[in-house]
Amino acid sequence: MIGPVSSRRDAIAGDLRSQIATGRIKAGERLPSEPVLASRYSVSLPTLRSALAVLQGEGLIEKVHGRGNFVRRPLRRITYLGGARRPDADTPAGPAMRVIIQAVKTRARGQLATLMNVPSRSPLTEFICLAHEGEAPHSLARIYVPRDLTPAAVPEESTSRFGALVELGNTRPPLAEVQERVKVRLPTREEASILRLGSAWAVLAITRVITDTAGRVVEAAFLVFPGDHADAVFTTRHQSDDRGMEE
Amino acid sequence: MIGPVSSRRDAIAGDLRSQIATGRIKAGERLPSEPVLASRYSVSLPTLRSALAVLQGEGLIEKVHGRGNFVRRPLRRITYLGGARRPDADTPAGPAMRVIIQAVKTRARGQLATLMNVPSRSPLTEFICLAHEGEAPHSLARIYVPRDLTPAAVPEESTSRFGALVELGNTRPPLAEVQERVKVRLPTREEASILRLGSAWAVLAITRVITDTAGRVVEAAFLVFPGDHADAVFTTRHQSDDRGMEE
DNA sequence: GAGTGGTCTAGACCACGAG
DNA sequence: TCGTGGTCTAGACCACTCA
Repeated sequence: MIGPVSSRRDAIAGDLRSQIATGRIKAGERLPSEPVLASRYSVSLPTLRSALAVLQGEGLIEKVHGRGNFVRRPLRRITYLGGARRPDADTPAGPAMRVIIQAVKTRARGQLATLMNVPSRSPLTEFICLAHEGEAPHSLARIYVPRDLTPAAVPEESTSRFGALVELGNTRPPLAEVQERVKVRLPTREEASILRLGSAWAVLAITRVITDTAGRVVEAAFLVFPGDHADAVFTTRHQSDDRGMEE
Repeated sequence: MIGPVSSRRDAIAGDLRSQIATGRIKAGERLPSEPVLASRYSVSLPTLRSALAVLQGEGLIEKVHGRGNFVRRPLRRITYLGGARRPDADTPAGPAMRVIIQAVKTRARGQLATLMNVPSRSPLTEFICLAHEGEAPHSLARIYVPRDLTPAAVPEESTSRFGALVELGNTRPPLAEVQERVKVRLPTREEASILRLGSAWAVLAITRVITDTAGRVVEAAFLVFPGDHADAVFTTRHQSDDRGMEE
């Protein structure tokens, strides 16, 4: 580390962190105001605030302008199951997932056309999805499907499990290949506010491309999960020895 | 946004960001000193520093105590291939990967024993791996293999591709299943310094468990990649309709 | 209007790196 | 030793929330 072994900022952050961990300050509770904390720790306001910024960066507190600083409730861990497997046994006994879906007619262009391996201006349907789990925002998705493969009736708002999302691109067997690219990146301003993330907290971004047996891309999806409490799990099974080298 | 539409901090950060993007300030170059920049933008030093903190958070600059602030060179993107596939065609024509491996005899305990489904105190070999790609740190790994499956001779330092790492757990066919859990988390102090990440930059952490056809865990690995320039790709192939529901 | 956090200032002192 | 960034202070003013 730099500077003294433990700066006042780190000392204060550490003290508050342990108070939160031990439950001396409970989840959802408001911290004392910044001036009060500053005088309690005998530091100036900017120093105290920088300590709070550390905790905010760790996702332990949430700063709300005009109201105060709050201890964040521990969030239910989100597990994304890769390979387009149906997420049924996933997060059992959780609060119901609510998915808001908006369907828009659009056309392929630029990177998206390349990703889907279709000519520019090919007709697509874009599904913009926002999933909530109880009160907590769960995930964002932008899913693109060739127009001719789009189901005629699309529910505007479905109160279902996340499976609804997957099924949009999953009702047409047989699928040949699912490729998922996982990235870590900072959220856009919009993503940060929707997913209730500090703008310094990275998101887990998954680009999913599903191809059918004919080699046609039947879905491209951009999924965004709050990186502070989301995992993605991928399981690969090998029959005898099918470790393919073709790509 | 909070406060004014664009704070001085954001305005300065934006200006410097565009100067970096357009190449007016080149990669690797040192920025003018903080007092100089502060007076150039007519702000106080703390304000200017907070603008630099924004750019640091975005991975655009690197602050080096006592030397100055430097524009980070764009880093070669790292691609991790999931499913224990041999990463041969991976990052072609890159600088040679150098992997430093340290092997330690240890015993399973706690979470690790659970993950590997072995009794506590089972003998294991722990491989601590640090990969470099040219000068840039590439990844960290802690790999655990049951002692009786450990190759007799382990190179202390191998100048090879990352494949060396995978092959440690890959020389004993037939593998039945590879499960990879991808997480986003803040680096530990040690990881941040080794991977040369700001401690606010998240890492891509992969927990990999490889099982053989008998259901025995032959490898558990904890892999850490710098989140600012690492992807993980997982490809799932479906033969006819083998979307299994067992789990 | 009262209380909260957000931004900013001007200046001090300390720690690190290089000559 | 000198110039760099790192930490900290005491206080000002603004913006947001809620009664």
